[in-house]
Parts: sequence; structure tokens; C-alpha cells
Amino acid sequence: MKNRARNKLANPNGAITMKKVAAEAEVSVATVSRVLAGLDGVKDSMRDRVSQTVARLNYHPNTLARGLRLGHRKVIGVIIPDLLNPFFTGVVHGVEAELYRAGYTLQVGHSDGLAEREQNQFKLLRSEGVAGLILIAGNKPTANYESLRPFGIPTVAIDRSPGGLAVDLVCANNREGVRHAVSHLLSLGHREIAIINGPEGINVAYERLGGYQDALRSAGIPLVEPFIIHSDFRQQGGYEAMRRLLDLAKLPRAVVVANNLMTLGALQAINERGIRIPEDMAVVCFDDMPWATSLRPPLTSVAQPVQELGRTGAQLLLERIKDPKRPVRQVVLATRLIVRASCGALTAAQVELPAPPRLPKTGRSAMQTSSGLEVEAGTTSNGFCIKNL
Amino acid sequence: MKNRARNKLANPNGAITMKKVAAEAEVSVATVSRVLAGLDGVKDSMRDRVSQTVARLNYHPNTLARGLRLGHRKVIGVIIPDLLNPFFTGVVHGVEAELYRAGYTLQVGHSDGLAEREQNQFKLLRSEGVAGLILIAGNKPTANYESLRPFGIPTVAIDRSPGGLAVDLVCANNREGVRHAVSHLLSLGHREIAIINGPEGINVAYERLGGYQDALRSAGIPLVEPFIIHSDFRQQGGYEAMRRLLDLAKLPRAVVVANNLMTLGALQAINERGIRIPEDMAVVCFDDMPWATSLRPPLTSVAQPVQELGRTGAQLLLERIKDPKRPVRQVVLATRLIVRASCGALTAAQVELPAPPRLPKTGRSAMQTSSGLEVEAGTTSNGFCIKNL
DNA sequence: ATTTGAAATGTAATCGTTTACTGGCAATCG
DNA sequence: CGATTGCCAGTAAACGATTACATTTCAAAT
Repeated sequence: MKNRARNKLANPNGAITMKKVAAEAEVSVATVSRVLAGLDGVKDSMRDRVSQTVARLNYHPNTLARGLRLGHRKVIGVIIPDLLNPFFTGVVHGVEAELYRAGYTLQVGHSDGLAEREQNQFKLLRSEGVAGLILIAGNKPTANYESLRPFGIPTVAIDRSPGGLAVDLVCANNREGVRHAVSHLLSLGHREIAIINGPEGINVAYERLGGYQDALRSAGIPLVEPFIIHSDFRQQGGYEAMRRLLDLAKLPRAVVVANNLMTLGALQAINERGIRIPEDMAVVCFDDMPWATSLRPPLTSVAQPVQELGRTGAQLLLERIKDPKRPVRQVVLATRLIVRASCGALTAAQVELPAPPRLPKTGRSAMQTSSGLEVEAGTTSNGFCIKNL
Repeated sequence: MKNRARNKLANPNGAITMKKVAAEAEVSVATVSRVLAGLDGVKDSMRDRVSQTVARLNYHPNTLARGLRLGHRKVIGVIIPDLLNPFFTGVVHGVEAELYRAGYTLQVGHSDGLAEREQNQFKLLRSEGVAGLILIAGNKPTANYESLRPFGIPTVAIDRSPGGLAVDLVCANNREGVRHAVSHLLSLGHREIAIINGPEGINVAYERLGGYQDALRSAGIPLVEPFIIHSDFRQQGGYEAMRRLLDLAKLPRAVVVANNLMTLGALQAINERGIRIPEDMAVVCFDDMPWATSLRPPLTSVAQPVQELGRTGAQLLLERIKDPKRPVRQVVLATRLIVRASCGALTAAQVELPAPPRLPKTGRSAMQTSSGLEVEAGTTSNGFCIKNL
């Protein structure tokens, strides 16, 4: 490669630097810095002089220089598998809301669920000197998160547990959520209940399946192998899965779909076949989305506290940044079953109510480790389950 | 405030620096830098020695230091009004896809549509030394973008034109899109057509209204005042707007809803009243969303090229960064009318087709300036309309 | 008036890069 | 053979902040 054009100036637009402020106010840069940092030991006269000059010149500190000197800056990296999945962006929204208050900015990397891009984004963010990392891991259980460990960046995982990486985790109580949904179906008299689940090998799918099994088991209903389908958490996957279910000789009469996008696909397949909801097929969606109430009939769903996941993750991260040595924690947030009309629980009259009645939170719930093991844990005043690992 | 804890070290985890690599490889830092930058004028023997050491020590350059020295870095700021609106996140996805290829990361700020937060985010990003800015402006026409001008950061606006700021803009052909949708309704025999539009005073809403008026005018149908409702681009707003329409003495028989979220609200209202689509009310949604095909009946919609908006914006930004003095441009992308069943255009049999027939792109279309003035412009091979202003 | 010491301010090193400039060395030329 | 050239590698000065340390100031105490 030829030598590139030289003399690319830094600061081409002649931005106001601290030096200029200092010169203008006839003080030293140290004084300016001290005033800006709000340190004491500066005379009021000086302080005023500097403040006025700062305002007059419209000075804004260069956070790069600051970050270089300090070794960190007020930026949090976020790695997200899919910007098109409203669940993830909802989480990011929660993260943003919480971190903005603390003066942080978000640097977002999109992994596409690919382990390789995830690694790449991680390195990029590390180079950028982010103060912490929010990781929403992808679908691939193969990803080697262990290699991220030595980077030593404070990290919090949300929703999915990155295998082999001992970091703080915030997730919804997947098992309990699905258990609740299936119990609801059972209470309505359903017996042939199918589940369209996420990919095998990732913990959230495993846990959701666990909830399904729990509910059927305690009702004494045997599992029907073809009623359990593993798909990919995407719309097309949900569509295909539902078609497979509808092609079975013995049809299910109810289906729990394990995330929002797959539900859209499943509905598509159901509509194509002209099958009626809830008369022919009851549907529950794991994830409550804005469109749930716009469907006809409105969709019964298990609401994850989407933004709360993000907020809580952000809080944990801030605490970990403050104290990197604190013990690793998991926070499991309760889900909420929102009963609408897609399971036949409500009459047509009730359906027309603007705000459908909501069941109370699942509340106190069992703690699950990432291995799926159940551990009894206390519920905090916030309704969280917290466990120190 | 008391003096804070001193001696916070930079580089607390003893990260590998270029200096260490240089020492290890027994060369100067300049040589390491040259090798890493791929400059020529370095002997192969040296080059190899450095490369190996870099690999062995797993060195990653500190982009902060780099950015400080260079005055810019490979980070693009993105300001977005609402992370919960899938249209915006879709755009960001497109932006990300394009910029990732060019080695950039995204620093995302969320404005909530508030002019004040927008300003704030802008300042934050500027302090962070971003190389460029993608701005999706909020709903408030009051925002004072003029003050952003002197910051001199290469900027591209997407979707909405930030009033008073002469920057590159990428948007969909809103006027033509709505015109097309209304023409479609007219061709199906509809005459009482309402529109639930965005807030007054922002250009996209103005343009969409223009398309509505164009179509009715050329069909010789007079405007009916109460059929035109300005709302806020949000779900609740759409819900309320639709209720207002349904409370009219003389009901419309078709409605165009000017964005995705408002459509969800409108559908909710329609369902609550037990009104049938398309028999009692035809519905067209501006924005094609994943759930459009999952509704019963599937929704006819005007698809904006969401990701393409983002991609194109990113391209324009890269070009502007390369040449800050190039003339300001507007790129208007064609929309596409996707006919499904919500207007009664298709029979039930057709509706069941997996892939509904699609009308051709609107293709060659009139160029619109942000003032709503139409200007004839050429169509590029990409189907873009480009105009130098 | 001088000493003392705390308080206020300034000086300069530092963070990790990039790159203009300098100098060493070998090849080429008159 | 000395001068000129071109190639390589190294030295050191930025970039814009923070902050340890040095210096000045100034009031109170001797």
C-alpha cells in the first residue's frame, strides 16, 4: 500500500480545548480541570471566571482524551443478536433508559446471533475502552465465551446465559412462565397441547420446555413426542413448525409458541389453513407484544418484563463497575400471564373490554440456575429473585 | 464536593500496548505502528517479526488513543426517537449492516422524540468524537437543528427532514406511497376514505397527506374534513383516532393509517367494535411489518424499504465523511404497495397463497423536496431518485 | 518582622497512538 | 573516491485531558 496522505490534522475544525479556555480565562489548565470536576480548593473568584469562560466559548470536554487518561469512559457496550426482534430492542430500551440517567452512552454491536461476529464486536468494544458490557447472547451454544473472560470488562448477560461465562445474569422466569401458560390451557380443558420451542442447546429454550413438561406432568398427561417442536425463534421457523403440527394425523388443539416472532409465523400458518382461533386451536404466545391486542382474537400471552430486564441489567452492571469483586448474581424476574381471547377463556363480550382483566403476577417463584436446576430463593421487595452464586 | 479518590490508574489490567509489543519485538513503536497500518517502507523481516509478536501477545490497539491523535474514529453516532418502534430499529439495522462492513461501530442515542434530549445526545456524541452522525429526527417541529450546524459533524438525516438543517436526507416517497394506496382503494370502488395521519408540522406527515389529497383530487372526490385525523404516530393515538372515526355519523368505509404503530391501535378499535375487515372497513397500513401477514385478514400495506433507508443513509454518510464539501443531496426511495386481503382486493382463495402477488415497485417517481414541492428527477439504476440541492 | 503552614495555583508527566523529522547505511553516479 | 540519492528505522512531538508534585500566596502565629 502506498503511503497515505499525510498531515491529517487532529482537531480540524479548531474545536475549543481546555487549553484555550485556560488561556482565555488567564488561568492554568489544571484550574480549569478542577473547576469542571467540581473539586474544592479553588477560590470562588477563579471558579466564576472559569465557568463564565467555559460558557462563553461553549466548551465541551473531549471525552476521548479523558477516557485515555482515565482508562475508562462513560460508555457501555451492548451486544445484541437481532435488531429486528422487538424483544431485544425492548431490552435495549430499558438498558438505555437506566444508563442515560447515570450519564452513560450506549455503543451497540449487532451479532446476528453468530458467535464469530459476537467475538468481533466484543474485541471492538474492548478496543473502544467501554466501561462495561451488556451481553444478549446469540442462539449458538457453541460460542466460546470463556475467551471473553480475561478481557476483564464488567459484564452482565441478559435473557440468555452465555455458556461457561460466570457473569451476572438477568432473565425472566421462563420455566414458571410457560408452566403457568400451560396450566391455564389445562384449566380450560385442553389436553392436546403442543409447543413450538426455541433451538435445542440454549438455556431459555430448555427452561421453557421444562415449564411445559412440569405442567403436563403435574396434570398427569403424558408427553406426545410430535407435539414438541424445536425451531429457531424466527418467523419463518414458526411458520414451518406450525405447518408441521397441522400436518399431523392427530392434531393438537392448543399451542404454546415460545417467542414473539415464531408466533407471527405460526399465526400465518393457522390463517392459511382457515383454522379458527380459539375454537379449533388455542394459542398462547411467550412474549407480550404491541400487536397482541390488535389481533382478532386478541392473543393470550406470557409477558416478560422486557424493559425491566434491561433496567435491572443496567443496574447490576453499574454496581459491578463500582465493585468488580462482588459475587456473581442471577436475577430472575417474574413473568405475567395475560389472558385474552385466543384460548377461549373469555367470552366475546369480555373481549371487547378495552383493558382485559389481568391475572396477578406469578410472584414468588422458584429460582433456576442456568443448568436448569431449581433452587428455592427469597423474593425481594421488587418481586425479584436474587441469588448469589 | 470533597476531593475524590486519587491515583485511579489508567490501564488497570495492564493491557498490552504498542510499546510492549515494540519492546518484545525489539523494534521502535513507529515500526509497529507502520506494520499495523500496512504502510510500506518496512522490510519484510521486520514486518514478520512485528506481526508475530502482535499475534503472540494478542495485541489490540487502543482506539481511544488512536482517535485522540487522529481527531476522529471509526464510530458513527445514531440518534433515534424511539427504540420501541420497529420502523426505526429496522432503519438502524440497515445502517449497522452497511457500516459494519466499513469497520464502523454504532454509538446509539435515544431521543424519545424530545428536542432537548436530541440536543443532549448530539453534544454527547460530539464529545465522543464520532466520525459522523445518522439522525432520525423526532416529532417535534420545534427542535432547533440550526444550532447543530456549527458542530461540523458529517450528518445524514433519515426519514424525517430536520427543519432548518441543510444535510443529506434519505427518505421514502411518502407522497407517492400514500397516493398509490388511496388509488388502490379507489380502484376497488371505495369513496369514503379516511386517513389517520401523523402530527401536523412534520414533513413526512405533510407529504403523506399530500398523497392522499392527490389521489382523491384526481378522482374528483371532494375532501371530507372529519375523515382527516392528525395523531401522533403511536399505538394509543391510532386507537383514539380510529374511535373518533367510528363515532362519526357518516362512517368511512376505508382507512389509510400513516404508520405501523397507529395501525395497531386502529385495528384494536376496529376489533373492539366488531367491525369486519374488509367488508365493513378496508384498511391500508403505511409500513409493512412482520405482523402484517399474521393478521386475519392479512394487511394490505405500503412497504417502505426500511433497511434500504438505513443502508443508503450509511452510504451517503461514508461519502460525506470522505468529502465533506460535496453538495447536499436527497435520496428518495420508492415505496411498494403490497396488496393483501384487508381491502377486499383478493378472494379468500388467493389469500391463502403463501406469497401474495406483489405489485411492481412504484418505480420512476416524482422528486419531492422537503417543502413538498415536486421536482422531476431521474431514477438511478438502483431505483433511487437522487437530487443535488 | 519573620516564621509557619495551609490553601490556591501552576508545571509537567502521563495515557497510547500517529507521523514529521532525523540519521544511518548502502547503492549509484560523476 | 566523494557526493548524492533512496531506503529504513528510530526519536520525539503532538492529540486533550487528569493529577502528582512544585511553587506561590497569604494570613496567622511567633
